Amino acid sequence: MGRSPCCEKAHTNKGAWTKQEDQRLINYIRAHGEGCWRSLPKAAGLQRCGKSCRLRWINYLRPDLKRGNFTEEEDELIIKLHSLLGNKWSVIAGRLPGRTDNEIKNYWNTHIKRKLISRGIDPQTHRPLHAAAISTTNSATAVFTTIIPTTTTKNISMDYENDVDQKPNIIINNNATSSSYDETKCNSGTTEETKPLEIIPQSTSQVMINLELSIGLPLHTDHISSAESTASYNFLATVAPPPTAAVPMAGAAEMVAKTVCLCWQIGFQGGSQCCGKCKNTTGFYRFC
DNA sequence: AACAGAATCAACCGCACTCTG
DNA sequence: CCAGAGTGCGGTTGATTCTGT
Repeated sequence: MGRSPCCEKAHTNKGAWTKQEDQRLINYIRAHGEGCWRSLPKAAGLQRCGKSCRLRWINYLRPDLKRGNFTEEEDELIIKLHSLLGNKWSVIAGRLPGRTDNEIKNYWNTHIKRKLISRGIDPQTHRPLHAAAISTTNSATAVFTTIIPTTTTKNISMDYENDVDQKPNIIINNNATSSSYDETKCNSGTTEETKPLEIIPQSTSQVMINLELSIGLPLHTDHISSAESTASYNFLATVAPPPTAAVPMAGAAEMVAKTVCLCWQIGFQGGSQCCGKCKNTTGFYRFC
C-alpha cells in the first residue's frame, strides 16, 4: 500500500540544523519528553519533519551521547557484534555506551571496513578474504541461540552450512518464549535474570549456543552490579568468535557490562508499561 | 596559495514493522 | 482481520573538512 508522507514537506526546513532549532528541540523534550515525533515539530515551533527531529535528537542532541573517537575496545566490540548480527546497527549501538546506530554505521563504513580488509578479513562475512576459494564442503554448522530479553525471546541461528557465499544465515526465531523475563519491567539485559550461556548440542555437526545477547543502552559503570558485569562478561567471553577474529575480551566485556533499562533503549510498544525509572539524571524522559 | 580527490559524518529517504481503531 | 498511522531502521546522499600535490 502506498504511504502518506511522514509530514507536510512543503513548509519544512531541510539540511543542517541551526543552534536555535537545536535549542527549541532540547527545550521541548526537556519539558515534555520524547515521543509523538509527528506532532512534536509543530508543538515545539519547529519547521522540521518529525523524523528529522527524532534523528537530530537521537544522533546528536541526546545528553548521554559520547562524542569523540572510538576506542580500540569499541572497535573490536563492533567487529565482534557485527560478525554475529550483521548490519543491525541499532542493536550494536545498544551495546556501546553513548554511541548511536548512525555513528557506528558511519564508522563501520569509513574505518572498520578498511581495517578488516587490511587484516585480510572480509567485512561482510568476517571470514578470510581468500575464504571463497576454500572448499565449501566444510560441513560444520554453528547454531547460536540468543535469548534477547525484549518483549519476546528470540533464537538466532547462524548457519554456515550450505551457504554459497560463506555468509552465515542469521535466523531469528520469534516463537521461543521467555519465562523469566517480565515484560512489564524495564530490566537491564544483563541482570541476574539472564541465564548463563548454554551450549545445546543439536546434532553431531551442530552446536547451539545461548548468546544472552540483550539489548540495552549503557549506564554508568557505577550502576552495574558485579552480577551484571559477570553475566555480560560471560556473554562475550564464551561466544564463539568468528573463525578469524582474535579479539581482546576484557575491554569489550567491560563495555558490554554497561547496560541499562530497556525502556530507555527500545521502549515498550504499548507505551503504557514502564518501570518508572526512565527519567535520567538530566531530567529527560525516555519512551515510556 | 590553489586545486583536486579522498574522507568524514549529519541528514534524508523509503521500506518495514508495530500499534490502534 | 484489515487498513492506516506512527515509528524505527538501514542504506544512501551530499555538504564539509582534510590531505596531498
